[in-house]
Amino acid sequence: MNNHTTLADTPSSDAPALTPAFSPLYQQIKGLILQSLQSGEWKPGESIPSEMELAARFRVSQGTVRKAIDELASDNLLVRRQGKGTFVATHAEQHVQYRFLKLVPDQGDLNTEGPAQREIVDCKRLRASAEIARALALRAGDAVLQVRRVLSFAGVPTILEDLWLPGGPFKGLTAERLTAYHGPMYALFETEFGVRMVRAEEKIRAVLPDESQSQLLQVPPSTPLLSVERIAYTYNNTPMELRRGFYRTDSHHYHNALS
Amino acid sequence: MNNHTTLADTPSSDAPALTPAFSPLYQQIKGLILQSLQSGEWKPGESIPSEMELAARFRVSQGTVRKAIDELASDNLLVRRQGKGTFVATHAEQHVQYRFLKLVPDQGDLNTEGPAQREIVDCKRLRASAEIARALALRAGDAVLQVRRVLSFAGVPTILEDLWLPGGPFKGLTAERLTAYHGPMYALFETEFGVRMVRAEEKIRAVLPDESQSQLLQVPPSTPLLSVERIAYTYNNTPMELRRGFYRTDSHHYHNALS
DNA sequence: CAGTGGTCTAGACCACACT
DNA sequence: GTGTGGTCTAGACCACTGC
Repeated sequence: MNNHTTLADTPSSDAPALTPAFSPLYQQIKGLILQSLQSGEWKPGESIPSEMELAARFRVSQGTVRKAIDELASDNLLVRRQGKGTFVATHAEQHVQYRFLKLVPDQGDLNTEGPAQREIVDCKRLRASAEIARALALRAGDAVLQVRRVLSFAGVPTILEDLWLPGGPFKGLTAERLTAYHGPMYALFETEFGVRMVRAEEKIRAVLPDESQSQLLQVPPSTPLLSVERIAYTYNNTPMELRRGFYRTDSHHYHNALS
Repeated sequence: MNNHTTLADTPSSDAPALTPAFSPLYQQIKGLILQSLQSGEWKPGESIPSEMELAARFRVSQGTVRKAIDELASDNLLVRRQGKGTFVATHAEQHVQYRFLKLVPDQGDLNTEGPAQREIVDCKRLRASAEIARALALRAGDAVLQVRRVLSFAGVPTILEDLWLPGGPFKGLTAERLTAYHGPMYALFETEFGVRMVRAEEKIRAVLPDESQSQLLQVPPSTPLLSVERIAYTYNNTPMELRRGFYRTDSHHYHNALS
């Protein structure tokens, strides 16, 4: 039962022996739970087995399962609810919608403004440029989906987004389905394509809009915009979306907490 | 020993009874440790007593102290080092310098570029405007220190910052001391004024520079800049600094990880 | 009431750093 | 070796949810 050293622990060989490769039990359990999440054994929004059940299944103590779940919860992959169970995190029906959108109104919050109006400007298939391919870990020339949309708050067009998705996982995505779906786009990706965005990285710059951008956002071409380039990842650090957002910041700002 | 309900637990009264005010033991321990940090019993960079010692001092088990320290570590107030001890976090001699600066070069990292060159452009005392006072939780007219400085990377002026500090805690801060000190500004605040910045919030916008800004950053007035307004807090959520940064993003970007 | 996650304890042992 | 944090266990009890 104290078998801390499962696989991957080669005590001595002619390997460089740089990484001792010691991995605590709870990390291994974490990996096993992750596999189950990835394989779809438990779907977004559903509850996973209780700590006791998992402890029995993996032949470890409840405390070890607990620590594994703790980490997955702090990674926002699971959500604990006392008295009810532990649930697979989802972008849908999450009390905090728009988990990855950090643009907020200067006064009030997103709820004050009511829901955003969304308009799909464009949605087409094309072949990945070298740049897009690199970002999505594809080969240049692979099929990708390109979407352009505008988000408006209180009737004011505020966000213009271009996004690129790998053609394979998102086969069948059309402008119609995007338009028909009400709710966060990442929720649609979950339910319709089984793609769960788990984390993302953003690179932010200040830019001036080109002609089409200034038209769609209804601002003069001299209006500086926030350029937000995001790469969103599923499990295994697999990039699944490249998104270039252009935010008007005349009555909104990008909010970030540092600690 | 099982006295979970210390103070603040009024089981029944004519109070609204909205918050049951149940606070687990480890939270109370966390509060006690926080008090010791705040009072300066353990100074930045020093080690705090071992878990066993703290457990004895507070009359709880090691596991309870452990959980309290865990939270303080994940809040970046403490740093654990296996085999050595637990240390009070500091902005100085931290392997990651510039903990709150999220501007990074498009290629490489801050180490590639070497250290930033710093120039204090201005440093003067004045009376707080209503706006500054509100941000720093002061009264309008209270004494504040205003500093303007420029950071250059590889000889290129990249960051222009205006910052405002409450006059009381920072009595004695001068341009000379700022210039003489080598290391992060927040490290100087720690060692010279006993002010430890613990967290911060930033509001980011895209703006065009005014004349003085474009001159100091050596860019044409039509160059969009990232405007980063930061309020930094010490313990108890006390704001201790308002900082308005203007970042050139032609060869750098603001990096943010979402999860 | 039973079932879930949440807290607390006590003890054993492991990995790491210093001496 | 000694002392530190890190892991793992087993068991008891508390708080919350829903039947």
